[in-house]
Amino acid sequence: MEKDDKPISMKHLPHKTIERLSQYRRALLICLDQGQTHIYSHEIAKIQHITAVQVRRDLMLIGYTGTLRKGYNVSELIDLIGSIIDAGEGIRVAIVGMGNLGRALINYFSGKRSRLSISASFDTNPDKIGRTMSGVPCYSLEDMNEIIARENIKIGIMTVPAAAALTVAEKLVQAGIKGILNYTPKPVYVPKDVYLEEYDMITSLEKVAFYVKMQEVD
Amino acid sequence: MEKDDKPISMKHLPHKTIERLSQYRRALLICLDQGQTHIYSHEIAKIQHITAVQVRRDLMLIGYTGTLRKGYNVSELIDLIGSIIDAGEGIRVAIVGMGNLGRALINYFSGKRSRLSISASFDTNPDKIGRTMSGVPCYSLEDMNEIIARENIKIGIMTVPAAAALTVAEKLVQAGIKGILNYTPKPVYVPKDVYLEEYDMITSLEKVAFYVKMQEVD
DNA sequence: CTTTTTTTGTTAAAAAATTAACATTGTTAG
DNA sequence: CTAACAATGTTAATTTTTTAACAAAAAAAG
Repeated sequence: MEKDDKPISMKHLPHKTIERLSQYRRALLICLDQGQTHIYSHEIAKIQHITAVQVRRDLMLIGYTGTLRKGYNVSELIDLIGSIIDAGEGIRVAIVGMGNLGRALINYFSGKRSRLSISASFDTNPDKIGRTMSGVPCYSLEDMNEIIARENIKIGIMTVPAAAALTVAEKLVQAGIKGILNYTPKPVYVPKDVYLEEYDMITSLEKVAFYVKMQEVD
Repeated sequence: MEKDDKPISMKHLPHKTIERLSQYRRALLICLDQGQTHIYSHEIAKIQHITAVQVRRDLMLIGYTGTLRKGYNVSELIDLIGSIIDAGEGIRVAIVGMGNLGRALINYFSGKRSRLSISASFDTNPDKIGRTMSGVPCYSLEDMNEIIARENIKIGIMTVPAAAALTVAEKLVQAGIKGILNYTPKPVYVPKDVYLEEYDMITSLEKVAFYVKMQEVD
């Protein structure tokens, strides 16, 4: 009758696999748009600059099984990945800091079909408060507790100046946020029931610079 | 006489160590500004959300040795990290795509003392070409080859729309760039003598969402 | 002066992530 | 019909990364 989809324990999926699943899905959505119905592991691999084995292994972990010699069914796989990494009714996100980076993120997301919706933004600049950017309303930091509760927002993206990082993180936690993505160059502290991800653009650039230098002295 | 600094083989430093060194330095620079002369491994660790052992191990790998019970000399360590991850006379960087993200990056960097300098930006929008943003001149994509050669630019940061990613990457490679940092959600291809680093904000956000969801079903 | 504490530096163990090896099986070619 | 091929799925090995364990030594306490 129904396919016996063995109950995958999402809890034990490697962190790196989670990241890749998100990326696979993005690539697959493009394929789907182009009318491609099936895809081979080595095709996915090439797009992501990884090996085909790794793709197959990741898919094995989520219990997806393709058809021999035809590859994976694009739309099925998209759905399965969604069932794993998406939350049931979607998750609402807020951006704190409507500077260039904040606006860049909103534009990135607007128009993307996704279970993640950016429902609010916050800033201290009175010129921005009360206005709407790409459909996202901007509120005062003062109103954070209220808005986050009202809109049932679970994740906060921090794109404020480094100097404000610590206090903003604290406010987000206080407001009841469950995950923070910190784009500030300043590491912040959160209680351990809040998931924290930090990304620092300068580090990435310095890393590229290092390997460029290495290549030269080779 | 001179300290016998054993020749560290930078080539074999773990990738993750390189990233952390960059972050240590940033934290250390702040300490230095605040007049702090020494720092313990566990202090660095706390800032970076890692363990003290890992800090000590990283420093061991670069051959730095602190003073027992006093910790590490902040400015010495900053210099040593610099001697490892910085290139001698600095490296010049270009940003392609002067949208919100491109401007965010320029602002991030302007005013930072660093051996990395953003020397040029490129865009297709005629309103932006010929102007200067935070001291960085904006050129037409057409002039890329010429400018990159003239300014001796080695690294390109891609902040263009996804649709332009592939062609921009190709142009950068053609122009002789040695490293690319791709902020586009679209993976690109480069020859293997060009170092490529890709970062995708949507993936990061989806990852946070996943772990937030997991925490709830716990 | 001796003991305890605290911190570094390093080796060893464990854990996480990637890659290799290979069995399996439709599909195609002869 | 049979052999060769090309793809998946999975176990095993390898590599990378993190963490633990502990010796050594300066400083502080008694």
